[in-house]
Amino acid sequence: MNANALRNLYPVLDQLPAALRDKALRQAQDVAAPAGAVLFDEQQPCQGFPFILEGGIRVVKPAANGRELPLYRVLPGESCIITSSCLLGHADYNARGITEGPTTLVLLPRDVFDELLAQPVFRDFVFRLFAERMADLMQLIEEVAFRKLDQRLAGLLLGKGKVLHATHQQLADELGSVREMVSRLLKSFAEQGLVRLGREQVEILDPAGLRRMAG
Amino acid sequence: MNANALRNLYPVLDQLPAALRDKALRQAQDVAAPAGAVLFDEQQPCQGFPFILEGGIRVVKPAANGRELPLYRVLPGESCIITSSCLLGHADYNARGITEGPTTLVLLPRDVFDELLAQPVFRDFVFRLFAERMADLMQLIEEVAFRKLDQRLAGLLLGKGKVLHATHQQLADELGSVREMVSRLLKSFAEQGLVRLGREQVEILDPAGLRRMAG
DNA sequence: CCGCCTGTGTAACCTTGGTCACATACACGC
DNA sequence: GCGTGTATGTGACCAAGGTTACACAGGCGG
Repeated sequence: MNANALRNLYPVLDQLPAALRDKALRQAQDVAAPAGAVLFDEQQPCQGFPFILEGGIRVVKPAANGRELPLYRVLPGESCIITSSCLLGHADYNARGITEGPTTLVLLPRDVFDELLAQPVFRDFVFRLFAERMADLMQLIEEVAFRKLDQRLAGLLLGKGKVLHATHQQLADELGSVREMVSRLLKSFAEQGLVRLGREQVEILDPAGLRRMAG
Repeated sequence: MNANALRNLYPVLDQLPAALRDKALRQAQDVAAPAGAVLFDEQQPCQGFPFILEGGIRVVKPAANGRELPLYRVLPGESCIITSSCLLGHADYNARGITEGPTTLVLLPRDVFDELLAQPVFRDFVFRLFAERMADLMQLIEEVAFRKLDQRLAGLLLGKGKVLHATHQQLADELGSVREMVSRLLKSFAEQGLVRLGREQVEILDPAGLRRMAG
């Protein structure tokens, strides 16, 4: 059942010594959560390492005023850098993790995670994803610190296909901004001929122009 | 000479198998740089893993307009998370590293670094510091995304002793802001009785008040 | 004493982005 | 067709912070 899906999504598990892998899977815990569930939050201790089977986790940094800045997403087959960091450093979470749809995952307790880390192949798996996410975070820092909203929005629109189905509110959430700003900017994009707007839809007319605007 | 200082600052080296450690040290490269030297920069490939002996590295994210946002510092005995990340992920640098004073370091080539990583004790050393820095970066994201400048300045002034010797320009650089803003805010702090100002000097009068302002 | 450099004070102005308060507009069930 | 909710358009206003352009003060070498 789950074990097959798990090993398909995380082939690294098959490269572990069978005894160790089986032990780990025996101690792991199946978790199912509906959309929008808060899996972890700031100041909480870290329970274990998640292998995502279905759905995904949106990791955000909550602001005092209730807004949230998206940090990254964890999809099936990936790993959560903040969880890794907390497990490695024995520290509490410093962000919030929310399921993005009905989500199932296998939670590896921390001591088993530590044990698996002794295996070079598992270590490499964790670190590779760690390094990738780190690059994402650097990118994010650059964005929030230096980029203007129009540049960030242009970047967001790119690389999602020619037509994009989302409400302005959803786009604003991705940027940690508000609906009105996105509406305004999209309108100006449309006036520049970069996009064509429709209800819950943005059609990319001039990818090159958007890329130029994104900088 | 260097070897002794190195092993004092990085006791983890003494916990490695002697043969491996000696091999690593043989292949490592001594580097001395004056203050303000750019040790690495965005888009550059990562040469190796630095052990800092003296001085330090200020790691910053450069903006298009020439300003720089400080990410963190690397002092003797510590490690550079971005370098680790780049080495682990075989990616290029995405930040800039600048010496903060006359700096000497020992640079471990990447293949030797990979080899050392196989040792649990070295791995733990890297990861522990990795996790710490990660928390710093999360803190930084929170600051630049959500905190107002007065809160950030108040936070910066705290925990540096009762009197602080720095120019407004230096404080502004720490915040990734500009001198005028710092002057303005410090003036308002002084009017509120939180600090007393002098040339190249800020005296903390009301730490509790500053802490409250920092939020 | 003079000139000069560095650090600081300060006012006017601008851009960005967020807030508020609406007005439409469109879909969908009835 | 008719309400009703959701999505969008829009303008006025505001706060934060950056930019420009100075004035001024103090120290220091000549």
